[in-house]
Amino acid sequence: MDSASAAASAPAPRTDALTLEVVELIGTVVARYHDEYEEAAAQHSLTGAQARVLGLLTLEPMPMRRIAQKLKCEPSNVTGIVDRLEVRGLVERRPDPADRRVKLAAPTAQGRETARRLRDSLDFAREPLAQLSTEERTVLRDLLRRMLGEAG
Amino acid sequence: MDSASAAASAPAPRTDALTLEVVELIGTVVARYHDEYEEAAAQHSLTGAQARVLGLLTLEPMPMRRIAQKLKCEPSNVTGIVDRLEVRGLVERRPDPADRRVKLAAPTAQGRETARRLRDSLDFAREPLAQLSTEERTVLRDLLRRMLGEAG
DNA sequence: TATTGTTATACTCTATAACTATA
DNA sequence: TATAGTTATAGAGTATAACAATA
Repeated sequence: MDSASAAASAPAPRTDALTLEVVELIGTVVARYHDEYEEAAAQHSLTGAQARVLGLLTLEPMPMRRIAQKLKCEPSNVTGIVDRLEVRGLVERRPDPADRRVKLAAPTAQGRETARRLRDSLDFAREPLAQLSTEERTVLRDLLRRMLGEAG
Repeated sequence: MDSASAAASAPAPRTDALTLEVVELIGTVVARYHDEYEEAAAQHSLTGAQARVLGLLTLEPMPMRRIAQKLKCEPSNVTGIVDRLEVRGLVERRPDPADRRVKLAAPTAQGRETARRLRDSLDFAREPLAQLSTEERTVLRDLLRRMLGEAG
């Protein structure tokens, strides 16, 4: 069934009670996850955006432009976020040997340590998931994978 | 086992690969949900916060103070958000007959219509969940319920 | 010419503190 | 006196446009 005929004739999936409830539950998960993330960041005197950039750079140093792509924001915003992380000694800008226009942002030792403690303080993994058995977590993983289309 | 001894001796649940993957998948869901919500809001020239308040008031008119509690922000912020919704004719402030200090924020007819179109443009319910059968959605619902501790 | 990062500007969201009008 | 809402202020994130250095 193509999307046009589905929209025209069939009842949309979102209108059934089961789908609506799942969407609402996902909304609750999203809200809780977001709140916990902001709270964990605040405990280290970081904003959510600063924590996200620091976590990103801990995986791999990258050009300012690429950070903006990851954050889905304009490159001009990244300048300020990295500025504030740099002032606090958590991140540094390095020249890119291959292209002198590019600046590579990389975490300092202190930045990596802060990122590590930040990850540890995210209780989201423990609290709600601890209530599920290994088998149930496997089922949940597979359902989420399929929901997200395997690609992630 | 109390939390102190758990932290000191037992391996934390978050360290196993399965839990980490589920957490990462949830993170992906959260990011996608958030992006879609912001995009849908922007299509109606609303910010995320404005869209959330409008959606909230569509369920039930409420005092400014209560909006702040729902948004988990300071009451002073709500003044500005409702101001901007009111200028655009989407929301209005009404006196509370029972307490003259209170102002009840309520959506206008146009506000309700905008909120309705906003809900319809949220594809999150259709796209990812459409890939799951009714049975699978039921399993997902039950797992999310248990994860969130039944209370929601 | 095109691209990278930055600056300048303006708007929104946010918290804090002080103010007003009610209770 | 306590509470509801507002105002004033300052910091942070955001997009847009214009700029310098480099490709």
